[in-house]
Amino acid sequence: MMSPRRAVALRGGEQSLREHLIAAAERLIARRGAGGLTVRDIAREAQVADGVLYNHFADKEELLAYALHAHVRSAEAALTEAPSEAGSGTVEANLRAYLSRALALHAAILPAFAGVVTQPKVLARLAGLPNPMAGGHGLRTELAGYVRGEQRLGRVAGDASAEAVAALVVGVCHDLVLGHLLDPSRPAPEPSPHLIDDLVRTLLRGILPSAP
Amino acid sequence: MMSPRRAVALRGGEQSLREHLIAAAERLIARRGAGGLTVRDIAREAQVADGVLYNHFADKEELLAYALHAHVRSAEAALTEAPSEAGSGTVEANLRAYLSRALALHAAILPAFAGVVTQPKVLARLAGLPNPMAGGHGLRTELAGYVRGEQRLGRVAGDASAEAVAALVVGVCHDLVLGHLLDPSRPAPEPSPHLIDDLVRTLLRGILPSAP
DNA sequence: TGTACATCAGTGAACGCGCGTTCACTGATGTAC
DNA sequence: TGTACATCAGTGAACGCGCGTTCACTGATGTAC
Repeated sequence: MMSPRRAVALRGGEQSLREHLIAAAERLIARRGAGGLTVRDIAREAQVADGVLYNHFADKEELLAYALHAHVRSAEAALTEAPSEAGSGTVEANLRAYLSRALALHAAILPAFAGVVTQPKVLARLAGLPNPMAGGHGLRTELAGYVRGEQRLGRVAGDASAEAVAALVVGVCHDLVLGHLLDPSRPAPEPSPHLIDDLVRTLLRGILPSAP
Repeated sequence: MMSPRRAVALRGGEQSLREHLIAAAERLIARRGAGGLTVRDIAREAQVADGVLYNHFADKEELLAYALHAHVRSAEAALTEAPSEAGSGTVEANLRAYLSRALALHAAILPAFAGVVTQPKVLARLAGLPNPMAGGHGLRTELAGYVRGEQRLGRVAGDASAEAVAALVVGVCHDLVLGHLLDPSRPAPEPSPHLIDDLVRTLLRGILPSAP
C-alpha cells in the first residue's frame, strides 16, 4: 500500500483530508453562512494548502454542497427533544414543541442557505446529494404526519388540513428568521413565548368567534 | 444655466440620468434578482457608459438600494385589488384576498431580495432610505390592523391575536416563495386554490374538533 | 538491518478573469464679443 | 447674426484587486535489493 505525503493539519488526527475539508467548510458556514466564502478561507480554516481541495472535489461548489449537507444534519442532530408522537401529551403541547423545534432548526439552517440562493451551481450539486431533506422539508412532512396521526385518534378535526398546518408552522419560522437576516436589529433566535402562545392558539382554535 | 453633454440614451427622453439608472437597475432586479448584478450589466441595460454611475451615486450599493426600493414600490403599485376594509364582505373572503395579495407581493419581492442578504452594505443603505416598508413589513401591519378592525366589529374573536395571524400569513408566503427559490422545480407563483382554501379554513376555525 | 529509489498527496506560487472604481479625454451646449 | 471659447456631464480604456483554479515541485512513506 502507498502512503505518500500527509497533510500537516492531519498529524495526530485520523480522519481523511476530504472529511477534514468538509468539516472546516461546515464550521465556516455555521459561523458566517455559505455566502461570501472563498476557497482560501476554507483552506486557511483547515490549515491546508490552497490547492488540495481539487484533489477531492470537482470544484468549490461540490465542497460547499457537502458542507451544507453536513451542516443540516448537524443542526438536526443538535435538536435535543425527539418529535412528539400522536396521542402523547396534549395536542397543544405537541404543537408548541414542533414549533420550537422548527424554529431552532430554521434559525440554524436558513442563514447558512441565504447565500446559496444566488449560486445555482451549488443548488444543482445539493439536488444530487443522497438525502434531500434540506430547507426543513423533512420536518414539514414529519409534522404533517403527526397531524394526520392525531386526526386518526380524533384529537384533531377530520376535515383539518395537515399540509396547511405544516406550511403555516414552517412558514412562520422562515418569516422570523428572514426578518432577522434582512434587518439584523430585529430579534429572531428567541421570539417571545407570548407570540408562540398566540400562534399555537390560532392554529388550534382559529380566529372566528366561538359558536354561541 | 449650463447644459453640457447629454447621455445618448436620454436623447428624446426627458428623465434625469439618475432616474434612468435606477430604472435600468430595477428592470434587471425584476428579471434576475439583485444577486449577481454588475455595474457593467446595469450600464449596458441603461445604454450608458460604465463610469457615469459614480457621478450620481456613492457606489454600486447605493444604486442597488434605490433600485430595490423602487422595485418594492412598483410591486405594491402593481397589486390591482385594494386591501379589504374591516366589515366589508365576509371575513373568509377578505382573508383569502389578503393571502393572495401577500403571495403576489412576496413572489415579486423576495427573489429580488434573495441576493441582498449577503450584502450588508446594501442592507445598510436600504435602512437609510425614507420608507422602510421592505420585506412585506407594510403589508403585515396592514393585515394586523384589518384583523383588529374585525375584532372591534365582533366578526373575529376578541381574544385572537392579530399579530399571530399576520405572522402566519406572511410566513406562509415566505415559505412558498423560498421553496421555489431553493428548488426551482417546485411551483411557487401559483399555489393550488385547494391549499389556499385549507390555509384560510385553518386560520378561521383552527384544527381542534368542533365542541360537541 | 541498511541504503537507494519510486510513488503521489500535499504544497503554494502563479495564471487568467471579471469585478468595482478611476480619470484623462470628448463634445454638445451656453456665453462673450 | 456669426465665430471663438469655456464649461462639465458623459465616455470608456485602464487600474488594482481578489477570486477560482492549475501545475511544477516537495517530501514522507513503502518497496527493492
